[in-house]
Amino acid sequence: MPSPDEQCQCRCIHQDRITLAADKALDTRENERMAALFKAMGDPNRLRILWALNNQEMCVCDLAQFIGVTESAISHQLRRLRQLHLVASRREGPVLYYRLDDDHVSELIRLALQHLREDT
Amino acid sequence: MPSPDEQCQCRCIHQDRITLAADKALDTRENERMAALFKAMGDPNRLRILWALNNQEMCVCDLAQFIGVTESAISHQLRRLRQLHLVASRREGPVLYYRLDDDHVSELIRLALQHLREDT
DNA sequence: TTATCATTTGATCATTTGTTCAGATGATAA
DNA sequence: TTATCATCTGAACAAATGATCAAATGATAA
Repeated sequence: MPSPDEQCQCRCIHQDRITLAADKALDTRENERMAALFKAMGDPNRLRILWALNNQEMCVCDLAQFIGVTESAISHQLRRLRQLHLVASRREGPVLYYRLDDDHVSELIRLALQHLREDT
Repeated sequence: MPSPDEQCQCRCIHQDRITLAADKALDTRENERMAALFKAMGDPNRLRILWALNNQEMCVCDLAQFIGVTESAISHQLRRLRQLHLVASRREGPVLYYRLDDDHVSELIRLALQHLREDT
């Protein structure tokens, strides 16, 4: 029996639920990778890029003109999206054509749109 | 025929693609709401919360203990998730029990996990 | 080689973000 | 009423973010 000094100071109510949550939790690494994925899609300009690439391949110049920011900004964003396997590129001479990397991206966008349009 | 001074200064290559992208683009409002949705899921701690609530209802105290931050921090995060209809709450006396608001959330997480585990 | 175009890189900076703290609010029971 | 617990709110601040600029890289053609 723990003395009063050693007792947990927290006010938490349901120790069993906390334990269950901890048991079923994603491991830190996977949790952070998933957060990075969602965060990458959570910027208005990056989302515009992904939405546009869902229809057609586009190069950095095109995207810069479309979004209304510098080509440098687009390049920075594309690097991030590439590292997360959200987009892939194909070179044709000096031009890099970007496209979505796989179907998950458009699926995620489709689901999110459903969520937005259904409630409220 | 425009004089050299009046010509477009941009280096963009495919005006047709830029036009198509602009035509099919989401309107600003919807684009920003979707970005806000993904951004909300793009923080490691908020994602832990959502993942935990996918299994069971939990109150603010529980989540604070589980995540390892103050109850205030959890409350701030839950407010944001509530505003986006990602979580909903149920009062039982002084305690608020939080749960996922609808199935889209767990679907989004499931898809993201698939993406992470498939490539690389 | 040189010149040009498309893209990338690194530095910089204003803005945004997530947390904590202190105090307020709201419900319950004595 | 008063006391207590669970939650919320707003201010403050360090850390992360997204954009721009300037310069570097890489491919192509003269």
